[in-house]
Amino acid sequence: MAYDQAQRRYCDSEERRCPALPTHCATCHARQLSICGALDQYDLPGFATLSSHVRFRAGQTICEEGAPADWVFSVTSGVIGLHKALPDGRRQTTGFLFAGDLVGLSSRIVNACGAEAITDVEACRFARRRFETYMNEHQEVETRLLRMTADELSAAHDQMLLLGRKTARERVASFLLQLADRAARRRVQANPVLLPMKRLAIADYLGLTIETVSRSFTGLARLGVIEMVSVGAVRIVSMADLRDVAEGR
Amino acid sequence: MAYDQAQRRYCDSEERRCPALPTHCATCHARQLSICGALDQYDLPGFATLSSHVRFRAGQTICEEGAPADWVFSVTSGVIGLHKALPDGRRQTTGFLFAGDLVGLSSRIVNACGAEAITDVEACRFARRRFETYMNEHQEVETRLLRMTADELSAAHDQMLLLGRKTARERVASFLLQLADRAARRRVQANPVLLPMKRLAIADYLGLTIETVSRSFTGLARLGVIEMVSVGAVRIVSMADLRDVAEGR
DNA sequence: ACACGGGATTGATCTGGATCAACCCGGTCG
DNA sequence: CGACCGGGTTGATCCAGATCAATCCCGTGT
Repeated sequence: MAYDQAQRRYCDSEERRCPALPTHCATCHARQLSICGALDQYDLPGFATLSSHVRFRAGQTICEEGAPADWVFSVTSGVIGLHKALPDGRRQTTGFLFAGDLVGLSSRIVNACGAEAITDVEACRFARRRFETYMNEHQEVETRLLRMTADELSAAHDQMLLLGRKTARERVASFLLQLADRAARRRVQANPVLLPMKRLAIADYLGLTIETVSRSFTGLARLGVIEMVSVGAVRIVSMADLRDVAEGR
Repeated sequence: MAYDQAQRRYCDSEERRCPALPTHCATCHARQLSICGALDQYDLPGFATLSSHVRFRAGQTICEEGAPADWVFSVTSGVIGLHKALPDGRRQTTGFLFAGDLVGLSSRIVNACGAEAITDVEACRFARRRFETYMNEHQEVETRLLRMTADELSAAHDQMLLLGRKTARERVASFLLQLADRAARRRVQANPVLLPMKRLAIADYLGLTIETVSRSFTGLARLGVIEMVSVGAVRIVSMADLRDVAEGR
């Protein structure tokens, strides 16, 4: 049995030889965060060939609510906002997606939500059909997808509590904690918390208006639990106090 | 090869002989609605032995938010309410579950939501560990579970739009449509819509108070889009008009 | 340097739904 | 039968956050 120096393991057949990764996968730092993390070096290249690498500019529409759900996207950098709207234009952002997150978890035939690039975005795009076929053949991917979907559902339940019962100040406090938490889990700067989205996007996410979001920030700052470093960065002075505010204690 | 008259198919080995179903499965009218619908008559008995049949009285707690997520329940009759709460007692109902629905989709280690019997309830209870093991061995069940979870997530997104942006009247109208829709899909009476839950449970679900729910019902009735048959039954006069109200048109 | 413009903040007022309170209605028990 | 009790409805008032309006702040282009 031949030992493959590059792969640091024994290869017993031609089939186990590991094909080259597409460059965007080889250098992708979102890989461990995403669904690809379920694949080993042998399965990953096959999976990678299903996808193409795409970019969006901040503000660009990625897909429209109600349109045929032809694609699944895996975010590799930047931030995407998902949203639903009413005919008269009222709009609710249902979630922000970061590197490692998937666009299209809640969609089946048509997109449950519209998606928009909040910052410049890079992503992998999969044809949904082929994505689903691959899943049927690779249960470990389906298992991972189920876990991600269940986590999203759990987060959605938290958000319902926020939208249904929390005050404006509690909402903003909770939002900052969410962002800090995500940043920590993705091992990037968590304090000061970076706010990549504009006030309008935050307001749409929290079921508030920009004015109320703004007032809540200054309110929290006056309370002394945060400090506004800039419009796009907030220092959390006391995590515990902020948590208390978020939970209405 | 022997043709089995009872099963209407050829049986080529002892192994394919179909063991007897537990009585509660044999007579279960939720079977096609639920995860069991993914199993054929040969796999179902094996799955069924994982579960025990349980009952709850209206008002009983089924599981507590934050407690270890040891069980998964599949509702076979009655209505269950899921909810999350804040320390000061504010409460948000995240969903109502009917026959065929699963309790525990969003939970991993601890319960994401508490669950409470809204009416008398019958359900199948599975040890989560064994449930997950079974899933790993039966991909068709996992696929079905993924689909159910994705649908729940989609419904959760709708509910975020409702909680974040709709007026009280729109919320109640949307709620009635949800119930009518569910009833129709479960092939039970959809008009008049039956309301198995009290006003408080509706209020907790819609992010309102009982008083506002009550006023919204009377408001919709005065508009002429519904008629209150009784406290627990609402006749939808015009589906289209009610839909317009729900969407703010 | 200056004008411009898009976003954020702050202030003044308004309002939908919460809160507080009274009353109603139907079922149950003494 | 009447008292009681747990919902549900209706009415009066209040207030958190929306709305409308002014100002600020800062990056950009001339």
